[in-house]
Amino acid sequence: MEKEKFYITTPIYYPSDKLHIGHSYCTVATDTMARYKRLRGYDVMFLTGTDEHGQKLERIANSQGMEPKEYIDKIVVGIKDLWQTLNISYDKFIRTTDDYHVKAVQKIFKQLYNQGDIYKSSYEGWYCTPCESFFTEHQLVNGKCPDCGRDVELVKEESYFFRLSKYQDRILKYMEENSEFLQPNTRQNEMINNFLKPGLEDLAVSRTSFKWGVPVEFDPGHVVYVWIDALSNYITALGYGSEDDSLYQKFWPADIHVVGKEIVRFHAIIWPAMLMALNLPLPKKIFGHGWLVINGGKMSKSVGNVVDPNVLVEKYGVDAIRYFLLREIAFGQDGNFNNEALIQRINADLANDLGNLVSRTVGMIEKYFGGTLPDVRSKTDFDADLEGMAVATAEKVEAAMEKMFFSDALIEIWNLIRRTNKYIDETQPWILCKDEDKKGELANSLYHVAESVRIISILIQPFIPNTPEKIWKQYNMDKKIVDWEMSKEWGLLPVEFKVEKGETLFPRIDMKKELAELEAAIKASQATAVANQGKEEKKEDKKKHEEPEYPAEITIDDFCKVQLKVGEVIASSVVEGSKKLLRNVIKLGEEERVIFSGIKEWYTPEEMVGKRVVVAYNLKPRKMMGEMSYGMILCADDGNGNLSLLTTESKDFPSGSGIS
RNA sequence: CGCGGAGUGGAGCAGUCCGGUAGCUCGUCGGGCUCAUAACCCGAAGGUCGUCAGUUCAAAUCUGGCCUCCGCAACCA
Repeated sequence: MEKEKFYITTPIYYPSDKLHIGHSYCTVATDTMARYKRLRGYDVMFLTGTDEHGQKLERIANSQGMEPKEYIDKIVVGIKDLWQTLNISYDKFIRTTDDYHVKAVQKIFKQLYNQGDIYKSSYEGWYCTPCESFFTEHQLVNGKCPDCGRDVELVKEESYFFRLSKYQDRILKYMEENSEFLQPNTRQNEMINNFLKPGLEDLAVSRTSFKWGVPVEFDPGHVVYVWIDALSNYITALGYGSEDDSLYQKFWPADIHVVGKEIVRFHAIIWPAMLMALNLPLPKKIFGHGWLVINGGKMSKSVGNVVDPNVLVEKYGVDAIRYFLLREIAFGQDGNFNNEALIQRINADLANDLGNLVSRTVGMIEKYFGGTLPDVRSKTDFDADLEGMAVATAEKVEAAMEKMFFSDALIEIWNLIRRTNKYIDETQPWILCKDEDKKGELANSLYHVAESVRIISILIQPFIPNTPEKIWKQYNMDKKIVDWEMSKEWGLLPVEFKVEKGETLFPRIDMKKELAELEAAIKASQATAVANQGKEEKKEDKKKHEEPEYPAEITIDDFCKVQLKVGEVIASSVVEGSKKLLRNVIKLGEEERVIFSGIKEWYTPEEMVGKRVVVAYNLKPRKMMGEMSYGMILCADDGNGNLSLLTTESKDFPSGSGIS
């Protein structure tokens, strides 16, 4: 019997810069689905790639004195490396600069033109000459260029237009009749209410203002603008419009396009319209996922909170990162990304629950039976419950996966993991082992745990693909008993099997230590971001390979170069004309110094007096508000600009005391 | 009234479509256990489900008003 096919895609990413954790999130989720479907026996095609045209790339490359392709090639190498690091099992990687894609796009464009779905016209827009960019009235900020703030002028640009309006009724009807087409459902309402019902405008699909794109064959001044170029990747990657379109015949229509919520509109409206015009079937489902937000705010380069997945993987391992992304955030909604939650998940779920379960089980089998269970078994009262739950988990996982609820799927698996830990407590092997008559129960208990671990190891494969292998190795499990379907059957582990202690699956992480390191790293990258603002682009590429994310480690000697002392505030006053500063007189032993500090917002001068604060003693004096400041008062900084003084707890320590 | 998302025990979330005992993880407190990665297991405390009104025998869930927070220029999934 021929295998059923499954075609799933990520968006093609824009390689203007390194990809961050948000792209990784989307791709990991898609990968998990692809892996899951493969395990379920589907013939899977998993496509990802890069969208490599457009003015922006042209400009970035030029600013670095490179040809666009030359610049992009380097970025793409980094992207492919990242996918390898994250264990992304894509079957095909399309670049819109690939030959076959360019040809197919030209063909599509021409066909649409010939049949009248594309026509030539012109549009008016506001043009910013220095930026060489068009903006709509709406995009302008106070009537000025949103990029540079300069004046703009009204100009006409010749362009080809796609008759999007022609298809709006059909799309609307399609969406209303196929409530599963766009997920989650709220997005569907958004599309209908915001775009389809008010009416669609025809879409400009070519540009004359830049050259870096697919040329319109029959009109040399024009290049194909993003829509037709980028969206059609989903079919050109399969060979649509080429001599060999067998993959297209086999895999189209796509089963799922996974996209970010910001590009849902393109995929749910423009793409279907294009397909309708080409008389091709529509994708079965579009899933618009949410964003990763950092501590409640958007990830942003200027804030310096862009999270680099490479750093995280290096620190904690791929599976830990994959697990966190899939478990912590309900797919489809925005979710919070922060270091504390990440470490929390790693420790609680991976190290304590799963890792420890695997290791304690192996440990006991080795300790009590030298690594192999004897062929004597007697049942316990707790067996049936565990067995029942274990073989029922796969179905629950399957139900969640059908809805792309990765988080729910993992919850189900972890319920089984916890149940298994509980079973150990219930059967108490460490007591059974003391009684020779209970050997049968003991062996039975450990077999149950191991068998449950086998089932767990099968179910976690799509999510954290490296870990199952490690478990199988420790339990010497044959590949023949770890098929997906085998997770629904109890007792497949051979009566006598051998275990061998292996590496610790997920080492526990020291939260405090780790957070401190990460904070430091973030600070460093913020500093870099600020320092580089304006002219950072050139350096970016070199830096990538030098891993500048963490400050160099320092020795204790380096640390001692900073002399810290306890100082007592003996006087404090506001500084005329300054928003932030307080002028403090600090007593440091025999010495008194004037030190300015930007804490007016949080402390009054009255509050300051009498406090014993931490002073950076040997800091180079600096002029502030017309007077020299000799040192710095240390404060805690929550990252949102709030400050809190560091003070000594004990009043017995005299001012001038050293700090180490 | 630009668009959209969110407001549920200390934290993060689920539940809201299809009204009917408010659930999970972490944290806290108490207990158990000792095979294990200071782990695991059990128990407890803690919530007027943003707010006001309405529908209903019954509302976190449905309807309407209001309040607060977050996204919607650049990086950008």
